Amino acid sequence: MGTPAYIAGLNPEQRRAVEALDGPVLVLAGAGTGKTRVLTTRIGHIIATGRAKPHEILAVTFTNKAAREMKERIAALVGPVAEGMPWLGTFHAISTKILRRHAELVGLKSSFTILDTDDQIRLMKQVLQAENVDDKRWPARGLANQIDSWKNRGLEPKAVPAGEAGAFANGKGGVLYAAYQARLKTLNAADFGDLLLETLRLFRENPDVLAQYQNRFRYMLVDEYQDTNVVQYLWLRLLAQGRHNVCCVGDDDQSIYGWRGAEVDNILRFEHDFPGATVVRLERNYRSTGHILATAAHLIAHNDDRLGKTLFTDDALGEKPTVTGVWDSEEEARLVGDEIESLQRQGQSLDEIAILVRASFQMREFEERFITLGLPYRVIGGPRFYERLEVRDALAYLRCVSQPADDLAFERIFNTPKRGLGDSTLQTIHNSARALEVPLMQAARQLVETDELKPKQRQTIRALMESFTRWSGLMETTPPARLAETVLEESGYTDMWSKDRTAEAAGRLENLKEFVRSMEAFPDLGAFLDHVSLVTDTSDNESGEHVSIMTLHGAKGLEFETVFLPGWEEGLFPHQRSLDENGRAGLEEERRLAYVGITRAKRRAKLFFATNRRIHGLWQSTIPSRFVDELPEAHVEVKEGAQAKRYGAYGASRFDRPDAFASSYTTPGWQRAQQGGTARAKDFAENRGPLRRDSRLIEGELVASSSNVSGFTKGARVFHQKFGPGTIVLVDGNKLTVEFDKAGRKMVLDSFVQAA
DNA sequence: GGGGGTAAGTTTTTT
DNA sequence: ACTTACCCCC
Repeated sequence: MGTPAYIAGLNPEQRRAVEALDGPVLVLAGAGTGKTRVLTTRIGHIIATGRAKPHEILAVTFTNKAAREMKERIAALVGPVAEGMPWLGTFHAISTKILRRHAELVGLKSSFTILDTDDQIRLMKQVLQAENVDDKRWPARGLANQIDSWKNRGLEPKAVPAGEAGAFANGKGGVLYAAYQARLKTLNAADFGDLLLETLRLFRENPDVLAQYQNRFRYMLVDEYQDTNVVQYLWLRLLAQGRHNVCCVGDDDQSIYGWRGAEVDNILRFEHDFPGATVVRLERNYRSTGHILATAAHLIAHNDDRLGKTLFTDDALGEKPTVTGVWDSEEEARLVGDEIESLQRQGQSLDEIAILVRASFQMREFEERFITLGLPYRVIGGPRFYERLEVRDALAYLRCVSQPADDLAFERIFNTPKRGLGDSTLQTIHNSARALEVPLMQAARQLVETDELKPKQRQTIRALMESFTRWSGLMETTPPARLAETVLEESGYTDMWSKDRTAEAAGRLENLKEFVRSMEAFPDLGAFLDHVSLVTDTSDNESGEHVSIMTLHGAKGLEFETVFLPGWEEGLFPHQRSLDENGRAGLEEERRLAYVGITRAKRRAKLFFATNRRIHGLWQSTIPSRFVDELPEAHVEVKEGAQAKRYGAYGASRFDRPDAFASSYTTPGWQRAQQGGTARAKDFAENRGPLRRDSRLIEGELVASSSNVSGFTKGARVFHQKFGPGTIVLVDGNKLTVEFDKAGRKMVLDSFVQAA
């Protein structure tokens, strides 16, 4: 028996990652090194060698899209056996499956509802009201976020550190968290965080259940391990204590979800957490040409907290990434549009072109420009289908039908469409429900038998309740799509939009039709509702070549021939908030985001920064991102937009000067490198790891030359065209921080101001 | 219950 | 600048 064909095509490292089946394995897979291939081949290998049956393999991904893709690729590899992989899915989907089987052990019924963010906040508002907390001063959203982050960290109410629990609403944070959890249980509901946290609790409190899953999962695989949070880690570790065959694949340099609880530490600590782990590094890049790879590698080398990989390629050097300074975001969009048209003329497919932005507000300008040009584009990851108002209303109706205890859903639709029921009626039902300790709908049924409600309302509610009884009765016999149609028709919901003459109404009706259509594939209502809660991706398999516009976050895992990276300006990228809230860690995450952006490009990466950008409606003068300074001169080509040239005096001009790239020890970039060094030494002193200073000795960067060092000094009075008079509070090379008399503190290039 | 006025909050996003 | 949520009054 020779080497199976699926292995023969792998490089030695990939092969090692596939064949190291026993014990824990960490695969550090750099961008474009064949990560998914390794994962799928490994699963195929496990199945092909008979090490485990498909249903004995646990494979976890972060997105449904990744799960689907993996399923397809495994099927291509080992054939339809792979369809029997019931445990390939997202953390949340797998947890839901487990939780439904053992719901009663955590105080839920197996039919529990999954609440989304919106439901969470509405529920939280009720909790705050019940606990007499002023939700003006202590917004529900804030506490909901806080609870989310506690859940991400695996903390049940009783485990939250007192200091943190006390920080909200004068010390009531912990009480409110507990009250919120209690409300979830009475509603027979779980929020996203619960899906994981309650599964963890299930495992911890029921060793027999845990053992059952530990035995079942002979092999475990985790994709994007750098994005796991604490609960996910704990969840995984419990399961892995069974057979120890856990393989995690990830790239610390692509960890960009710290803001929602991901712990880069999980991947940095893997060898410690899973003793005896085999570590495989995949460093051979198959995606990008040389200059692009060198640029990305050079940039990411500025980060301290990384395991350190050196990507290499045998590919040609190819085109250098370009950096273009433009006057404002309008020119940026125009230039990008022009370049795309020119690429198109050269025969490049629009499908191979993407614009990756830091924040979604940047998208609009490109959309407008592309509409003008008649250039087909698609915004990826816009507002989600299931988050639309009309779809959420329709869902609420179905939730009431399938789950009569779903108070949140009932409140949403009880007067939609308008049927003459208001706050006072709802209040009466609420009071009654609380007194009887039953769900709202049940209370309503009992209320209509009394005189507590005014006759008109009583009649309306009676009719509504009779409808729900009828609809629920249909559940057994009617396919979900047909049932939904009936409910939306008979409730008058469809009618409401037909009568509506506003511009959106037609689209909403269209969405409702699409909604009903999407139900056709589901055997029963419950299955559909689960799907909706857990799956948020929009069907983007529409035809027609198009440019993709998306956020950098949305681009992870994708690749394009040409990638446009606009908006490389301080404050936007790195984002100010990231710096303010998370300091150096925040900066490093932003830098990883930049790295992700550049490494999406196969042949062309085109960066832009504008001198002026409108943010929240106000024009702000901006300075180039420090990440621009951190690019390697030898691998990058600097260009300039026409308008920026014309307005050269206004600032984007530092690249005009012949010596603009002369290295200098007084440049901002160099100074920052020095500061980085200091931070390193401190880490070393605290024994936080090996000193890797040498990797940080970074030369030949795109920093401004010494001739650009400002002639201004701290304390000097200056005048700015836009912001008026002000006083310099900080000088950093040619960048000045000025406290303007009227406009407040801003950072500007020295060429923008004159001595006053 | 609906309409109009005001105030606040606007990074990234999955599940 | 713009949206969205909430409040108050009709």
